[in-house]
Amino acid sequence: MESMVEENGSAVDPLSAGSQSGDAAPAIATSVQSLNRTQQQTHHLVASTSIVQLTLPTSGATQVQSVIQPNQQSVIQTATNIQPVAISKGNVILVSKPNSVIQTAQASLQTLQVVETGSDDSFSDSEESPEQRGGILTRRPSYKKILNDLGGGEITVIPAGTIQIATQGEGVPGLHTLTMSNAATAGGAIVQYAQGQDTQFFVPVSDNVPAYTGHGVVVEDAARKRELRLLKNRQAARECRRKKKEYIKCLENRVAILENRNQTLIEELKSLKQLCEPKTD
DNA sequence: GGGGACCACCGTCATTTATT
DNA sequence: AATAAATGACGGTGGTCCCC
Repeated sequence: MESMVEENGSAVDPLSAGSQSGDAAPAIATSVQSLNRTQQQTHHLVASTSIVQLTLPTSGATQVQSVIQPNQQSVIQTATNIQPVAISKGNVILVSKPNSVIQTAQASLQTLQVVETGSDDSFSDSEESPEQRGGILTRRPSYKKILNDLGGGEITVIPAGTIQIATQGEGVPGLHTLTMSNAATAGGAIVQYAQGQDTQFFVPVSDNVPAYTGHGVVVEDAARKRELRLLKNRQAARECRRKKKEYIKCLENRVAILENRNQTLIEELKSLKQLCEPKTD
């Protein structure tokens, strides 16, 4: 089981999501590598990122705690950093992770409440079995939709020519800082982005400012539009990959928790069987 | 050191989905 | 319906590891 939650692990998905076309497309919870390489479709794998409430079996509290031990990084880690996790006696998990697919409405703070019940409705979320969907294969909702469903998917659009500075206090992990310079850059501005690897990118001028240069205006305009489209798509692809990786980690996390819970139940069943066995001596 | 296998990441295109 | 955004698919590149 540990291999399942290892960073970049190549665990087989026990959730066994079906593929859309019925061919040999692998399930989604394989490694990111296989995600990049295979023809897999994530259709029909309805997002389960609405896990904001973890329900533990009564006897499994200590076991499940082990699932979120800091040394099992991938269980609680995201693509960018290890999330600080505080577990109090009151079974509240606080996860600081901005821009998270599994983020809640409270900006950068996730609160996962662990409720001790014996219910088998644990981890109930938007995921339905194919039977529940009447066997109809549906495309998995977009990550944006997942975010919106969680109430944390607010996307800020910065109008052209303005600079937005986000201040959330000093030292807030994951705080994004944008610095824009318009000076002497033909047709656009350089934007510095303070988080992640892509620290700098080029932003062309707005579309409603035509690049009149005399000859070939139409051609240039078309080329410029194409450049803008490519730029936007490049950034969208980056963001999409980031979200996807986070989504995969979320699923892996869920698998780990379910595996652990399964083990707990097995142990519990064993002990109950022993209790029920007639004594032989 | 050279070469192959594997992995991670990227950019682009095509298509799907969401928004206006 | 038109447009924008999101995402799957594909091919390319660079890094690392291992074998010869």
